Formats: sequence, structure tokens, C-alpha cells
Amino acid sequence: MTQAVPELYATTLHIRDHCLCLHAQRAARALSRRFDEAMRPVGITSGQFSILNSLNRPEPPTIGAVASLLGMDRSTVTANLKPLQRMGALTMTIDARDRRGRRAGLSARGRELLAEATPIWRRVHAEIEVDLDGGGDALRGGLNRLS
Amino acid sequence: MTQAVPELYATTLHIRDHCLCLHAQRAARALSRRFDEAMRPVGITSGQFSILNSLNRPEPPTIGAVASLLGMDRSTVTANLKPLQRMGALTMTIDARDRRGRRAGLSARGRELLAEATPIWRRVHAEIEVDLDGGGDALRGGLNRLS
DNA sequence: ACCCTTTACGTTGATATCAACATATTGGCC
DNA sequence: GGCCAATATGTTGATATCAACGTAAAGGGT
Repeated sequence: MTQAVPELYATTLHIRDHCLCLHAQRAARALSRRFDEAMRPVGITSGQFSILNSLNRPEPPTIGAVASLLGMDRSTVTANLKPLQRMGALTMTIDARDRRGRRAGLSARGRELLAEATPIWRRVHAEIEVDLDGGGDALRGGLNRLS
Repeated sequence: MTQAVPELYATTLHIRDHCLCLHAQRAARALSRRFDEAMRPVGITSGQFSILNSLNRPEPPTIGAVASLLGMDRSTVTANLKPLQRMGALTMTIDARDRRGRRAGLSARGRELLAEATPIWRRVHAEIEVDLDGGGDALRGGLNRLS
């Protein structure tokens, strides 16, 4: 008789060091925290910044288009729009050509928030690129293969 | 007079294509969904698998040690342990040498869940490595620089 | 015109995530 | 021994995330 699960501990160490899901979650959490903290003076989070940015187009996108761009569930987009709506950052309109669809756009307040946050994004992102020591493009390429 | 924010749209496109936070979140969501779906027959999520795996050590770790390993907030670890406790997967003990600390370990049921999920992890992870076409190590390296 | 499939969303319930605040314990310093 | 800063964790409230289910509109075939 050996221990209960003798082979699993080596496996555990292997997973800890190699699991791309774990590594991606950890990096995503670290990046979120970094941008969240930097954008706190503006009153938005990194996720809200991504959404505001995705809405800043000539033709306001549908919920589904935003979900597809951000790689998240449609119901997550709906949920994430709620706090932005309470801030008065959005314009929601029913698509005239397809009344199933709702199009989300930026209000004047939304454009204002985006304009305030963009220089912060630029600064923090430049710091991160420095941390990556020129590996930013390669990292983006690898991440894009996963989504 | 020009439009309200004429320069911002080009910036928006730039952010959409370059923001590492966005790219990392998107990839992390995609990976989570992939493992979540594969592990659903076992009844655990990818995040719960990561936690179970992190608890599988000779000396059960403290909450803080798990948080540090997974790169998440301590209160998030506390919250994530709750569903696992309800499943009967854990053993929680107060550290005898420092009664502030709680150590989380795997119960027999926890080891069972981990043993069931590990082959699934192995299969899905191998598929992902194929998708990356040999770029797995480089991607892990880049992600580690961020956390 | 009528049905039937597909598509676009919303809602609900469970889990995940973090900041801010509160509590308990430890350890050092006097 | 008593005080005080540091440490480990819990709690609360807000947001994020998704699957499953339900609703409404569009589009096609008859």
C-alpha cells in the first residue's frame, strides 16, 4: 500500500506550472486590478472602460455585437450595461429595422467618461508594455488564438 | 467646428486592437468556458478545479497562501471555498501554531473530484496546446510577467 | 395568411471578484 | 504584564460572469 493518491501530487505541481487557464485568469485578474485602480478617480472600472470603448462607433452596436467583440455571454453584457445606464452614460434605442435588437450608444456623459479615462489607459498600458519588454505583440497574438 | 470627439474613434480602434487587459479578459473567459463545459459532468468549474488542485499538498495551505498562488483577493478565496465546502470536498482546520490562520485541505470527496477532473484537464489542455501550435511556453512566459 | 425555425434579448439563480471595513491573534517593545 | 503595530481572516455591498429558461420578432416554406 502506498499513500492515497501518490501520483497526483506530481500532477498537481505540473498543472500549477502549466495550466494556461490558471495563468490566463491570474494575469487577467492582475491587469483588471491595475486598470481598475488607475481609473478609480474617473469612477469606472477596466471592464466598463472596455464597454464604453466598444460603444464608441458611428453606428451604435447591438448587444450581441458587443458580446461577440468582448468574447462574453450576451446576458453578461446586459448586466454590465446597467451600472453604466445608472451613470447616465448610455443611449439605448430599439433598432428600427429589426425590433428585436437594441442598440447601445454613448451619451454626452459617456463620451466624457471615455475621454477622461483614455489618457489613463494610455499611461498604464505603456507601463505594461515596458514590463513585457517588447513581448506585447507576441502575447496579443497568443491570446487571440485562444478566443 | 468638427464632430464632438473626432480623434477618439481612431483611438477606440487602437485600443480595441491593442489593449492587453481586453485581450487577456477575453482569452481568460474563453478558456474558462472551455474547461467549465468539459468538467460539467464532474460537477465542478475550472476555477474550482484550480482551487482543489492548489489544496492538494502535503501540508494544507492557509487562505492567504492560496490567494497568493492564484493571484486573487483573499476574500475571493473565502467566497470560492463555500460551494466546495457544501459539496463536502474540504477539510478546514485552524492552524495550531497560529490561531489566526485557517488551513484548507481536501477531504476524501475532494480528492475524488480532483481525480475525476484531472484526465479531463489533461485532454482539454492538450487540445489547447495544439491550437497554440507550439506557442504555449511563450504564452505562459508572457502571462507570468503580468502577475 | 399560417406555422415553424431561427435569431435577439431579458430574467433568474448561482458563482466569482474585489474594495472597504471589522475582528481576532501574534509579536515586539517598554 | 500591557500596549501597539502588523498580520490573517471574515463580512458586506457592488459588480461580473455564465447557463438555463422564457419572450418576442423576423424569415422562410407551404
